Amino acid sequence: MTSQKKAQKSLKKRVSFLNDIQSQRLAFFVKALVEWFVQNGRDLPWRRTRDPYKILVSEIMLQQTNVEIVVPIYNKFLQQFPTIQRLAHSPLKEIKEITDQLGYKRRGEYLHEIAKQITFERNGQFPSNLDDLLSLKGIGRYTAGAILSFAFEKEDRTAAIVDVNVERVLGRIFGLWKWEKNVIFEKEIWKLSETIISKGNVWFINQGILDLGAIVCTAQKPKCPLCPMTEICMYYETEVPKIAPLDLFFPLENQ
DNA sequence: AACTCGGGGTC
DNA sequence: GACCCAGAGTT
Repeated sequence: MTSQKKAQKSLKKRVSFLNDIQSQRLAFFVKALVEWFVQNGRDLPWRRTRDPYKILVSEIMLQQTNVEIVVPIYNKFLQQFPTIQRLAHSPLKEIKEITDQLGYKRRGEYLHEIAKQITFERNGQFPSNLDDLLSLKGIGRYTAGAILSFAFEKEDRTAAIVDVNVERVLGRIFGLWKWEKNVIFEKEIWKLSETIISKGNVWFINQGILDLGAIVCTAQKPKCPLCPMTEICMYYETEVPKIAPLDLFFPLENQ
């Protein structure tokens, strides 16, 4: 067995052990997160709607793009294309004129294509399950989960999301930050995200993690003194930036 | 698993 | 200049 494989197996074993003993930490996290979000969450335009079309537009635009940059373009876009039918009937050139400003210029085409498919092939019925959403180009696992949890929560279409914020926030707090960013790490973060949303209000939890990652638990110079999670956070406890062996956090099993 | 897409911000 | 950003598609 290669040393890398060995390390991965060891990681997986310890992570499952970690999951077993973290229920209290998890309960605290959910409660503190929602309380923090209600007080400190940003007032963003796409948080004042549950219209799946508008959520779709926001999530496509937000891919790899800063919130502050998206806001004015999102507003302009919806002013010009207020409904998915209007978008479907508009020329691609007009759409790209707005969306190309954000970079990743395929996104205008994706939005147009999705609008046409939903309008003409699905009779205007917006897809509300994971597989149908994933079948649309430009929508991956994160965006599908975001649309479900932000637009269809009332229909009980809950879904986990994992983006770079979720990876960083959950990874740090629950002690998965940071080993190699490998497949197992990704899988464990998805599992954690699934577990967490099962503990409460999905809309608030998912929005809350995104804001905590953007405002407090930032990639560089996290503002730990402002964080509601310090008493359960592995990253804060150790005060070791970024890399620390897991053995520092947890005793091994049966030892 | 690695590569590509991208403009705009921060430090 | 280097790094980062509500990722996804292609090879």
